Amino acid sequence: MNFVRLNEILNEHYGNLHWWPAETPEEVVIGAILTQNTSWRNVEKAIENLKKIGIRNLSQIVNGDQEKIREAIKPSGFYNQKTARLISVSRAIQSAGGIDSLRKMDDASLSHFLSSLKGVGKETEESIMIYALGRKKFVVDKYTMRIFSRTGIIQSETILPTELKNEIENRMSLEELNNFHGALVNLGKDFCKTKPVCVQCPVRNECNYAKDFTLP
DNA sequence: CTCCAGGGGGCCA
DNA sequence: TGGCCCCATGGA
Repeated sequence: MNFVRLNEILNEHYGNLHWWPAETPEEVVIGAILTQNTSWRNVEKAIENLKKIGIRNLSQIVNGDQEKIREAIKPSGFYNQKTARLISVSRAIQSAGGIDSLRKMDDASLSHFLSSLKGVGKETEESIMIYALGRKKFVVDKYTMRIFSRTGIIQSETILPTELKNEIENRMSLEELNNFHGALVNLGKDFCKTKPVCVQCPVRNECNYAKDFTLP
């Protein structure tokens, strides 16, 4: 199994996803922070609550009432940390000239800027880069590592070789990268859970783990 | 009741 | 660097 074949199977099963459910690039930034180790269902509630108090972009977070924000995002969990992260990240982006200024940065500068922010780790950074700013990035999350490891694309569930990540980003178009990550998340939610549901998984016939799992 | 979710930071060896 | 703990709500 390799990533090209996995992508083919996912495309057949899920089609084109037009991924990251957000209305605006700034909402992607907000969602990327809120979804840290949190189910998207709970993030949706938090975003809805924010909208109810009139907050749907970064300047509204910077100028908003901190206590109201804290209450609004409670459903997404870790709300004390996330309130602080939302505000400091939003403030930093505004100080840098807003999201339109980020758009003008080259990939290296943008990556350097984002990764310097507290509360923005590798996955959050990459999510913002591709889904808010259209950069060719392969977002690596827990599902990616689990699926790559179980299918046999990588050996260790904690190490994704830099060479492989570069190859994926070089070989796939922006649209393909966008869709690939979305499909991986969906596969992770639907089948490749902590407790996997291999019997109906679209990858089962070519997955090392499913073979082991279903053998008598 | 237990387990887990589209992580990240701090700390320590 | 790599492992461990903490953060917290809500669904299965």
